[in-house]
Amino acid sequence: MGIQGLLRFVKDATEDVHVKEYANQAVAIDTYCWLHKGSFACAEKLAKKEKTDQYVKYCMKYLDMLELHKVRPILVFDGCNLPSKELVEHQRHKRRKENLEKGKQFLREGKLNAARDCFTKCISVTPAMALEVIQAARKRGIDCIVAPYEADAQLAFLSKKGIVQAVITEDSDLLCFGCTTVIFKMDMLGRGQQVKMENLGRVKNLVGFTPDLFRHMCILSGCDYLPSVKGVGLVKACKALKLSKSKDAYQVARKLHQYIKSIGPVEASYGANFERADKTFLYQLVFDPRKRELVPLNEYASGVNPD
DNA sequence: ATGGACCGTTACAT
DNA sequence: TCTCAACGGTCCAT
Ligand SMILES: [Mn+2]
Repeated sequence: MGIQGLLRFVKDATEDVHVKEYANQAVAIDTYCWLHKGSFACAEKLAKKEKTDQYVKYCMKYLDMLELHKVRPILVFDGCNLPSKELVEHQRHKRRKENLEKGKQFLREGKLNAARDCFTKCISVTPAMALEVIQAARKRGIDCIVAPYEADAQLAFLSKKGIVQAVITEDSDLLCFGCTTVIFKMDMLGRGQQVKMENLGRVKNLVGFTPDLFRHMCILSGCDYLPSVKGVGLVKACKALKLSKSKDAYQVARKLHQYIKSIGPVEASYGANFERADKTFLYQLVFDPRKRELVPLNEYASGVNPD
């Protein structure tokens, strides 16, 4: 789900970019985005479980383009899923299953277009598909990293440590994770839209916001790890934090109604859940390719128990 | 008028 | 065995 409306919210900090600006530098790829887009080209074959390498070719086309511009990519993949979005996952699983059955029925009735329409709605990218892309990429000498958990955190680690100069994705969460530079909507020609953390102040409402404050705003507005309090989105979350003036964010969350007129007192568990969500953004485990070991995305603050 | 919730559509590429 | 998220529209509450 990402952060609802975040890209629109940071529009004034967004600029057109061409990936050739990263010539002779490294960028990290949220490869799932390519895999997912590439899967539409062969949705029918995937639904029928026919063998196809069209999604691999689609990813290779992107790699060709980056190579042409002398950009060095590091492909990042998801590992284990965090058990935090079960409800949404269940709904998606159901939707895919229904569309697969409907598609097969249309096929039996000879309604080819209707069938194809259903098949595009039951696309599921499997670890096996990711593995094929990994093997094809490694064959051409391109580095791949399978994150221990979410690719998001892994991409942010590479960005924050300066191992890459930009992250290429479609997911606004990457800003919340603290990436220094993110490129969204990059097409096959290498054109995309760039958001730099250091430019967030170009958004009127975000003048003076630190990455920590920005992350807290995102969490209050609703994120994958914690739904928002009913009636609270980015704008109200932003105003609340401005009003609270650098007070401890965890206390602000617990007493959110003091900062947002239109809501009542939050549920008793909200404060602790906010804290847990924040720590998931801060301390999720990632792979450090230099030390070759698992480390938290950020070093634990002194005196903080990350549980 | 504004912000937020919710819904359906888009993607690929012939 | 089984990973999406952004966008644009409408409707509703404030
Ligand atoms: Mn995400």
